[in-house]
Amino acid sequence: MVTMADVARSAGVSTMTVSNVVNGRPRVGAATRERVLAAIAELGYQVNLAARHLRAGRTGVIGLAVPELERPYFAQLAARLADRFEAHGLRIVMERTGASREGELDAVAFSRLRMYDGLILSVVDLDPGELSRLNTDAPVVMIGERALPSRFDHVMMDNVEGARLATAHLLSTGATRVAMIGGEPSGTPSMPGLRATGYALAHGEAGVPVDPSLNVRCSFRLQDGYDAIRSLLDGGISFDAVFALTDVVAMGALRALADADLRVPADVQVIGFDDLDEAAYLVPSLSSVNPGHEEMAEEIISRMLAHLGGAEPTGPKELIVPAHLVLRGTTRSSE
Amino acid sequence: MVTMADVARSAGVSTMTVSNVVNGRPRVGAATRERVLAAIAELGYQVNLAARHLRAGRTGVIGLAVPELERPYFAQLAARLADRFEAHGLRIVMERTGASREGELDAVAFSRLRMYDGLILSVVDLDPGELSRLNTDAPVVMIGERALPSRFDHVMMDNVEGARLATAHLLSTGATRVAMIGGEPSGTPSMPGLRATGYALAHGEAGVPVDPSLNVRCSFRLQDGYDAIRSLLDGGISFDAVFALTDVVAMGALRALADADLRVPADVQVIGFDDLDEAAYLVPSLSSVNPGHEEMAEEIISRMLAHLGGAEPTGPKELIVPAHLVLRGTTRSSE
DNA sequence: GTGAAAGCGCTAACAA
DNA sequence: TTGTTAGCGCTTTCAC
Repeated sequence: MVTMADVARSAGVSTMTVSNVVNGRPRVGAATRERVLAAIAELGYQVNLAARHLRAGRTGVIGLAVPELERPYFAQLAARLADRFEAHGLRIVMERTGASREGELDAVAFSRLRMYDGLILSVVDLDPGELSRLNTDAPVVMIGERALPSRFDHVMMDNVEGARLATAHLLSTGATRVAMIGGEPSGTPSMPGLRATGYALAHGEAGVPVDPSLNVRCSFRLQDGYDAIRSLLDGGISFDAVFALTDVVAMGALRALADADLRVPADVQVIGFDDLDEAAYLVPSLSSVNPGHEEMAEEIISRMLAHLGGAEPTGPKELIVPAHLVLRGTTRSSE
Repeated sequence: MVTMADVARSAGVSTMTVSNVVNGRPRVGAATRERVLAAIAELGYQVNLAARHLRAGRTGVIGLAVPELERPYFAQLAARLADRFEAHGLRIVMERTGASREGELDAVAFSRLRMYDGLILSVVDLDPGELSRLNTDAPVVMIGERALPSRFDHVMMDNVEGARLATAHLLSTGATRVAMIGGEPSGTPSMPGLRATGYALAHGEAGVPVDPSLNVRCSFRLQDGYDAIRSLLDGGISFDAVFALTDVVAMGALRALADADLRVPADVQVIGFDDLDEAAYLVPSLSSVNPGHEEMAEEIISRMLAHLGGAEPTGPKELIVPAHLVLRGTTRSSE
């Protein structure tokens, strides 16, 4: 391993001068700089970030901890964040929590231990009590769906309103029995609970009673969406619209509907949540709730940058970004 | 920040004893261990990984550097790897290279600088010369499509054969004009070049001449696939099948075909490459080339573990995992 | 079974 | 403009 000391020896200067050159600090003579750079190139020297971190406490790396690496929503969020952070000289790295308490705690612990200047944490399973007990001084911006009182900044999507908009659209276009895929009992303090609340709200406004048998609880993979529709069909539960809690689940549902020779949107309307890139390209294209992708990214970045700059971010600690409906081919039009 | 010294002081022992407790080393008295653990809990101490790394050179973290975070192929690969590495007590973190030379070089540099015990690098743009000049002693396993002589282990998919199988199937089921989306001139040393080679090979075997106007060069996002089909249609170039270089591009193509009222597979067959999870759920479901996901993951893991264990992996440095066809609804059947 | 000393590679603060 | 000193928090080595 080539160290600064090796470079310094080879160039006939002190390690401090090498450090100054490497970090682009001003007060280095042009000739000295040349010699140092030559030595660096010759020896193939590379900074040891672990040492730099230990000493200087900075790494230029922001962690993004998400429930699962393969969920398109997070992959697409990561891409948006990466672009923006790069403009500020920061790299973003992604790791998974497994949507578990331990994984999420680990992520926060690691943000101090590890090489992150800051952490963006998608919280699914951690509860407020444990959060506040975490004594980390690292900048943390939480994202995700659930209101979670804590001392950390939190950028949220508007799950209730998004779900309400989606369900209301279905009910206003002739649907009377809207199946929900992936919901939990309304009121549960989690993403599925919040979206179920919006679903119930829309029913209340439309004067349509909520039928609990129309909710199929499940996880959020493609197969889960498929299985959910199958179980409704097999159970003889009739429905004329589907509110899928995520676009991925909606994709699974669309496949199951096709297999059952049900036409979308003529027989069954479908609407998802997340507005993934893929939604617009499905056949028929998937109506969905856009949770405010761009605004969320901007808010996350600006809060994180403020923390890194040593300032408290301006604006509320908890921010709910507005959601809006994107109507496409899987739903019928309003009039 | 709470350090080992703080814990040691509080427990009335030396830092060394704290270190021994934290790392589960054997020779610590039971009573001492209890006192130390109590102090750790009380103070909320957490190991500083930067310091540990600097001193011990291990982090328990494997880096996965991919061209773009939002490409489903890599997200799904990451998920497969994460599961397996976890069983060995290793975390995986994902970062992007931007598919650029600099980004890829950076990733390798960082693997030593940074907190990775090993790096899995998806190489797109880096050339062999630069690779061999990299003097890193960190374990690197390269993945990706392109044969790239170097001293690093390299697990590849069989691009040529996969593309040949896909194209051959189209030609054997009545297609005579197979459009290619995303190809480069056959022979170019890159993934698109290799897949184009397989495409040409199949044409040769079937005695069908390759028409260069059927290849639309493009990038690999959904919109690119859409635009490619549109440009063929607008250019009046007839085709009765599409070989899309990736499933994502195929999805874009399917949408464009639907917009043009072309039926799949009756008017136009479509086959993709990657066999993403989504492929089976599209309507119609997408035929694709499975590049050997499971076997690739196994090979990557076993090579990396061997490196970490200080051994040279057994087996060839360059391994090409066999690909196979997965026929679904966007292609016609053979007979 | 426990502790003292040394040092991993780097940089902040100051001295020359 | 350049160099010296000290030390970040931990673990290796070796003495007790």
